[in-house]
Parts: sequence; structure tokens; C-alpha cells
Amino acid sequence: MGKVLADRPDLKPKAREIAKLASEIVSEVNKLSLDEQRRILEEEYAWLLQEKPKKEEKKGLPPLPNARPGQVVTRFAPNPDFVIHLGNARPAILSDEYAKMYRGKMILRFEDTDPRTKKPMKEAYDLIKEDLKWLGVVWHEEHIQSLRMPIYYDIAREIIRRGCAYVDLCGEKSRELLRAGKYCETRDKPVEWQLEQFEKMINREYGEGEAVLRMKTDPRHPNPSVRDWVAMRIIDTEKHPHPIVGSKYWVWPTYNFAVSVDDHLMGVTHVLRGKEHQVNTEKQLYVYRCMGWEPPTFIHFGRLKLEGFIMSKSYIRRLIEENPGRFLGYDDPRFGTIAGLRRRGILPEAIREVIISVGIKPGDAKISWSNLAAVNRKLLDPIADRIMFVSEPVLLRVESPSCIEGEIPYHPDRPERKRRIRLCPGDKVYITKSDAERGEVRLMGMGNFRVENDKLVFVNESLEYARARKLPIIQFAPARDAVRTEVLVPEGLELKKVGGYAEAALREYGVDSRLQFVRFGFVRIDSVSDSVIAIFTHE
RNA sequence: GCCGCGGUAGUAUAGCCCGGCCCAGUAUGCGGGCCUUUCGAGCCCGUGACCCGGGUUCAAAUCCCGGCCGCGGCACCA
Repeated sequence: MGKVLADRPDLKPKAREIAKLASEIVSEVNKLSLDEQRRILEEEYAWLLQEKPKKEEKKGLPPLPNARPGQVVTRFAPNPDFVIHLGNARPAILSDEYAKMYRGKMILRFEDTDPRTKKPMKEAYDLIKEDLKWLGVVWHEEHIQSLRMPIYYDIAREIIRRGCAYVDLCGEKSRELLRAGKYCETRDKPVEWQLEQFEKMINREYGEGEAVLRMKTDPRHPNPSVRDWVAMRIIDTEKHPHPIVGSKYWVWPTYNFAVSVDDHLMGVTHVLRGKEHQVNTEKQLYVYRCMGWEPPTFIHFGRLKLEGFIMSKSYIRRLIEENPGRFLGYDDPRFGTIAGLRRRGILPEAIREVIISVGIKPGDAKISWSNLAAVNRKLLDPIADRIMFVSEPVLLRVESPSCIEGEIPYHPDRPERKRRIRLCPGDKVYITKSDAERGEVRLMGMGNFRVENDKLVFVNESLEYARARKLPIIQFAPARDAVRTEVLVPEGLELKKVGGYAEAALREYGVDSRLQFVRFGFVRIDSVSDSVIAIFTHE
């Protein structure tokens, strides 16, 4: 029934008749036996049996509304008060992705207009850029708001001239007034007075809290925070110097004012940001309306959480400060910062893939670690060399009639790259304790051995023998040139340490190498000295 | 409390705008098998979801109403 109408939408007006017809036919067919039904189908309607080709699944982002190729300008506007985390990477990657998709432009803008409560961190400007580069984000322009102050002053004057803003001298009282749907009496003063007062603000004739510039909105707007929202306020930069411009400015734009001005002046066409900005969008529209600017297209998506990771900037900072020595820094692999994920061994392509798959839905998304790990594993597997690492090592002595030699490929897909390992009678070898308890094992690439007390007794080299007996094929490390290795395994807020020995080949890899420790999991080499410290990425 | 936005398998997502090719697709996870000198990868098979209740309609995941739940906002933060 549905099928018929889908094929012939022109029949829709007759749907009622068709429904009746269809049910008659169905009941008729149902009287026949199943075999009979099949026979008729095969004989007379064989063409129905042919599978239609499966349509190929489209991957990637949905088209951007109101977007014209070559005309799209997006932006990523972080607050440089700390490094960015996976949640911040979402607008960054999405903005980058759409700019690329439409051959447009992407702008990076640091929003550092509050040296008091969101004091910028001097190093963060560069750290954020590093993270973005690592993520593969490409930007064509770079701006710092604290370096654009005269621009905000100029637009503010224009907005006052247009009668859209006023200087509020009522201080604390204004908050109550506005909550009640009323407002400070200075709102009704003439434009000339407002301009005068604004210059007095700039000339430091007022202190913090004594005067603010407010947008005129609807004093009875259902959302009290929208009512005459603050566009400019005074921050005492003698007490709270800004890390870039010091005490040069006294009057600072609020987020909503600076953003509206910049988005317009920089020609931003599409603003992609979290839904926590929905009300801000509403506020910013007042600026566009007053100035007669055309607003960009706003897209708000939900929050992004990474299961089992701490993302909050302030919480991470507190944890580090209150627990000296417990964390490795803002890039600790237990944190959801970009730097933390990088140190953990997550690839930037994996982050991008996950963020693209989550898309731009307004609903929240909780990414499960196993999902991120699966994507990362898929990318890592073909490029990570296999190295043998022995955890919980026990030391055994080889007993065999002669030396045994084996060749082990670094990667199963490229068997021509391999190292040679030689075990001779009397050699000491580390294997994992639980493997030693298996009785008979096959040392990967070497041969089959029987474990007898502290001895490893050679049986034979036959792989078929090992298969027939289902012997575990285990990793090992000859003690002679074994590398002492510690693997840090992040588990929630804990960082477990797994000690052991790796085979000599580990020496060939430097810091930042990504490897797979055979039967253990993927790791990233974090430091190399006499011994090696690796960080466990995932299985 | 007020304002706004959402609820599709364990997780994420497609479909919703324009109701019928959807007894709901895909990925991951989980279970089983094949392959394989790793408990990896790959390949097969299986598992599992439209928040609840009404309504409109021949037909509702899709439209309407109510409820429940979740999230965001309610700053002189961004």
C-alpha cells in the first residue's frame, strides 16, 4: 500500500479506494499456501525479487543554510583564559569544515575583553593556536579584541547617536529597576548628554560600577537579562591589568557588544556556536537592528561531553592547583583538553571524524570513550608498529639444544620490515606472569616452549603444533637488552602505572611515537631516557 | 520559578521541514563464527530504538494537543 503510493503519488486522492482494493487482494493471497505464493511470485513477478541496489550512505555534514560557495565566512572565537577542550573543538572544527566545504574563509578571534573575572592567560593565545593547528584547522585572519578597543568606542558613540544606547548612572539600583520592568532615569536624557557621559567614562571620571552603557531594548522583555543589556562597562585596569594592553583602557565592551561589532565588521556570514549562546543571539540582534546591519546566520548546537573525562576549564585548573604533583599539567591524559587527548595518543583526524559525525544538532551529545577509541583505533592500526612489552614480568631461563632465531615484522601488513631475535641456551627472557602459568606457550615468532619452574624448555618450532594445541602466542622480552618500561594507564581520575620490560626494538622509537604493544594495547611514547614511559591510549 | 531548546538501540547519528518506498538505515558496543604467528585489524552472522498518552488521517518516528524527562539561559562572564 505504502509502496504503491510512494511510486505513484498521483494516486493519493484515491487512497481510500486503493486501501480497500489492497486489503481484498491481501486476504485473497493469504488464502493460498506459502509455497503456492512463492511459486506464483517466482513465475509471474520475478522482477520483484531483484534486490534494488543499496543507496550509498552519505557521510559528512549537512548543507549550511543560506550558504553560497565562495561567500561563506565563519569564525572561531575562544576566550584565551585557558587551553581549549573537546567541547571547544566542536565550533572550531565545524567552522573550519564549513569554510572548507564552501571554499570560504575562517577567522580566529581571541575574545579577551574581561581582564577582571575572566583574566586572559598570556600563554593561552599561543597554546590555542597550537591546538588548532594540530587539529588541522585553517584560519585566514587572526584578531585579538583587546587590540581593537578604539573600534568598539567608535561604534558605541554611533549607537548612542542613533539613540539606541544610554549611560546608566543608577549603579546597583538598575538591576532591581529592570527586574521590575522599569529603568534608570538617565535613559531618557538627550543624546548629547549621553555622549558627554560616555566620554567621561572613557576619561576615567567614573569608577567601576558607577556608570555603564546600556542598549535600549524592551524594558519588559520576558527574559530579564535581555532588558537593556550592558554594552560597555568600566574595569579598573590599575587593579586588574590586562596581560596584553595593561592599564591602557578603562572602559571595556561586553561579550555581546564586541561580538556583534566584530562579526559584522569582519564579514562573518555564519556563526556556529553552542546553545548557551541562544539568548546572546537575541541580544546581539539589537545591535544589528540599530546599525542597520544584516545579521549573519546563527546555528546553535548542543553541548558535547566526553564520557569519563573532565572538560570544564575551571575545574581542571582547580584540580591542578589543589593537588600539586598529582597531574601532569593541563595536558594530562585524564583531561578532555585537546592537549590531553593529544598526549593520550588520540589522532586529530579521529577528533574531527567524531565531531563531524555528531553534526550540528541542537541536542546534547555524550560521546562514549569506546566510540572515540574505536575511531582512533581504525586510524592507528595501519600505522602503528607492533612492539612486545611484558607487563608483570617473570624471568625465565631458556633451555634448548641450540640457538633459536626468529624474525618478527613490525607490522603484519608490511612483513618485509622486521627485526631478528635470537635466543640461546641459558638466555634469560621476560614473559608475563599469567602467561607463565599456562604450561605450554608459543613465543611469538620463535617457537613453542614448556614452562618448568624458572625454565623455558624448547619444544619445537612448528606453528601447526601450536595451532593444534591452541597454545597462546605470547610476547616476550630477552633480558639481555630489555628496556625498562612504564605504561601510564588513565582510568577516570586515576593514573595507574604498569611496569615491565619491552624488547630492545623499542629503543628505535622516540617521544610521540604511536605503537601497539602486542596483546596490551596502543600507546604513545611520552618520554625516553634509560627507561621509557608510555601512555596507554586504548586497547 | 521564569524564558528557550530537545527527547530514535548502551553510545552517536540518518529519517522529521514536504505523513506512505521505515515491521526504521549507519557506525560503535555486545554475542557468535571465519581468517590470522597479538586478546589487534579485516570479513560474515546475530543482538538491540522511534519517551508516554490522546487526536488528525485510509496511513504517523514524521502533523496537532497534553504529560514526563533532559539540557541551556536568567551577569557590569565569554
